[in-house]
Amino acid sequence: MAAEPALLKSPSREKILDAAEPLFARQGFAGTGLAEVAARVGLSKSSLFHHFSSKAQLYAAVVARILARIEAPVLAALAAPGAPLARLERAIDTLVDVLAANPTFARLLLRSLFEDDELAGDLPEEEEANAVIQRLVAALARVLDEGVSAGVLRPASVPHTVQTLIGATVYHFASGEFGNELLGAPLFAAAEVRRRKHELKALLRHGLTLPRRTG
Amino acid sequence: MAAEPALLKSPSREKILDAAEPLFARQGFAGTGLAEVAARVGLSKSSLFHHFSSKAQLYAAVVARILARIEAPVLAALAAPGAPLARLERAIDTLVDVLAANPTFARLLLRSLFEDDELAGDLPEEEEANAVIQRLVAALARVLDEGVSAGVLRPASVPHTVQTLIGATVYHFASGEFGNELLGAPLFAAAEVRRRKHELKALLRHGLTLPRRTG
DNA sequence: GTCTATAATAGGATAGAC
DNA sequence: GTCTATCCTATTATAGAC
Repeated sequence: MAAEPALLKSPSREKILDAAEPLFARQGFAGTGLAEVAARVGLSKSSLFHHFSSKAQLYAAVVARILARIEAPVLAALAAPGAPLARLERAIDTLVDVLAANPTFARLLLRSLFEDDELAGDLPEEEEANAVIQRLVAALARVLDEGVSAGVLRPASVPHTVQTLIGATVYHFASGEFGNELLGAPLFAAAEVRRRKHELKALLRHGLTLPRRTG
Repeated sequence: MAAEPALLKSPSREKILDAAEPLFARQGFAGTGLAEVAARVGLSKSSLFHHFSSKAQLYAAVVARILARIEAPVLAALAAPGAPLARLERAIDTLVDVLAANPTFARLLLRSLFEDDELAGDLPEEEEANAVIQRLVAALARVLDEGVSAGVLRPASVPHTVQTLIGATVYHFASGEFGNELLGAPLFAAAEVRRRKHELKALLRHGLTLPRRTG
């Protein structure tokens, strides 16, 4: 079912992206030198320019590839049959699974929000990334709206709810050493990932207060 | 009531911090050059080294100053008399107010979580910043624990709840252009700040689902 | 498609005059 | 406490051989 990707792929291109991804995630755009990337791939610095016209384009390609890997499963979870709340919770499970399985993703996504100053914004990879984000937000907003219409969700502000969900998922897995120390266990440990999903869904269902007794 | 600060203050020092803060917030540690900082203060690059022994120390001092400005009001809100939920909500209001009044704060705090790789971690400013964070987290955890003990809060994981609260506040105000476009209004506009507080407290109280009817 | 060599610049940091 | 001048390194990117 996977169609042809919009942006060209080649084996060396992918290897460069693989090498650059963790570096950009840890050190950011400005903090990562192309020499370090080249050394990891086992190429010379100059060879990188044969595959990417600039450092900015390489960075944008890394971000675009991450978003492409997030879009499909999350959109599928949101589009699956079921009640709005169930679809929302499945989408959260899915997103958490993807972020937990790829420790570079959350950090790079969060960084890319901050570092859009340093990028021109007119590269095709950037435009594709923005399109993915728009589709994800739109699909999420649709499910939230549907839940409100169906009378199962509070009429909360959809944009603010989206922000809270991003913070609760992306920020969490991007929080690095701080998060590890806070939890007293690695953020990406299986048990903590399970707990994150559980806590997040419980918060969405019940809030932080104890359920009111009906009797 | 304000005691002597632990780290020396001088007029020029503060001016340099004022100039560096928005630059580090927008462009990060690696992305900000000392020449740019110096130009903003109206000093030469070399003069900066008379006040800070390195770029890393300047950065750490900026972060430490921000945390010092957050600690007092938030701790006061958490320590004020009242029920745990009320104190928690007042602390959230206070934190949101501080972040909203200082647009550089959220971004720099989030960045500082990512960029602790680039910092040695042994500067006095870094240790002071870590101590502030520890005190804030501990005070927040105490209120949450108290609420659970009193039977008014669900027995949710305290560390995960702390993470969610940070994401919902700090990430939100750090989200920049993405957040602006999502909300359809500036993140820092008074109306959106008010709404953020309201949405966040409603989520904590009720979750995302509609309140169950008691009749 | 990869390499060496090089350009051209900007980076943080130091020395020493005033 | 601020300056000019300088050092050394790293940076992105290009030119051109193979």
